[in-house]
Amino acid sequence: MREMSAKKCQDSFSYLLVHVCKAHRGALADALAEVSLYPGQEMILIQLWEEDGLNQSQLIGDCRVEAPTLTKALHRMEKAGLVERRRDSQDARVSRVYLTKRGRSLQESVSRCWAEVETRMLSELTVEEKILLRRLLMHIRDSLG
Amino acid sequence: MREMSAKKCQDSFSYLLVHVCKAHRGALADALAEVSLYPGQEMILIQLWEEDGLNQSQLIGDCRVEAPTLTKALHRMEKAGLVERRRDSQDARVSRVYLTKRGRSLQESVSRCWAEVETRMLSELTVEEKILLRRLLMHIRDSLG
DNA sequence: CTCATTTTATTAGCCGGCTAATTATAAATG
DNA sequence: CATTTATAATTAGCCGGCTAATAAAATGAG
Repeated sequence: MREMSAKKCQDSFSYLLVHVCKAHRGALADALAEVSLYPGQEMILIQLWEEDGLNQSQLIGDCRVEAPTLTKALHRMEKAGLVERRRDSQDARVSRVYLTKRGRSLQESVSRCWAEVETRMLSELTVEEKILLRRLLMHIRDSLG
Repeated sequence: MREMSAKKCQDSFSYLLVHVCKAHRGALADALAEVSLYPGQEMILIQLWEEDGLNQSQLIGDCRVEAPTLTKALHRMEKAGLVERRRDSQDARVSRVYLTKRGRSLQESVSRCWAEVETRMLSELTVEEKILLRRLLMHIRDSLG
C-alpha cells in the first residue's frame, strides 16, 4: 500500500519532468560555465539582445522571474561588466538595463551553448516528434501558467 | 542579424523547456506550501516512502542531487521533525535516514499535491498524447544524462 | 494642492542547487 | 602492520529562486 503510492509518484509526469529539467539545467550550466555564465543570466541577455534598454518590469515578464531575483542577477552581471543600469529620464522609478560591449559580445558564444544543448537533447527525436513535442510542451506551459 | 539570433534562442526547445519547468516548479511549490514543504524535499520523502532507512549515497542517486544539497535539506527536514538520521551499525561513515511518524503521515497529502499538479498539467492532452509525451521526455532525459 | 494609492525597484532572509575543501572511516596495498 | 587510497558525509561559500517588508517616485482622488 505504502509502496504503491510512492511508486505512483515516481511514475508520474511530474517526477519525469523534474528529472528532465535537472538534466537540462545541468547540461546548460556546463555549457554556460565555459563563458562564465550561470543559468538564468543568459535568459536576461537573450531578452536584451532582442531589445536593449528594457526596464526591469519588462525583464521580469519576459524571464518569468520575480523582481528580487532579477535585481540580484543584474547586480552580479553589472559587477561582471555584462550590463549597466541607467535611470530613465522620464520616470525616476524605472532603471533601464543596457548591454555593455562585453555583454553584446557573448551573444554568439551563448547561442552556440544553447545550440549544443538543443542538439544533444533532441538527438533521439524525429522531425515529427519534435513538432509534436513543441505542441505538447506549450500546452503544459499554458495549463500550468 | 543580431535580432535573428535572439529570436532563435526564444524559439528553441530549451527556452520552452525552461519556462515549462518554471511553471511546473511554481505550481508544485504552491501545492506543497500547504503542507509546509519545499520542492525538493518531497523528492526525498518519496524515496523514503518506498524504502525507509536509505543512506545518503542512495538518496543522492535517486534524487539526482549532489551530496551537500541533500545534507542541507535533511538538516532542515530533521529540524522540522520529518526524518531522523542514525549512524549505520556496520559502517560508521554512513548515516541512514529514517522517516518519523510525521514524515510518514505526509505521504497522502503530498500524493494529493502531485496528483493535483499532474491533472492540471495534462488537462489539455489526450491519452495518446500522454503516452507519446512520456516516451519523448524519457528520450530527452536519457540524451542529456 | 494634499493625501492616499499604485508602480518600480531594492533589501533581508530563506530554500534548492552547485563546487571545492575538509573530516572521518573503511578498504586496499605494500 | 603502516600507509595509501577510496568512500561517506559535512562545511563554507556562491548563484538562482522565492516571499515579505521597505523605499521612492508617479499617479489619482478629493
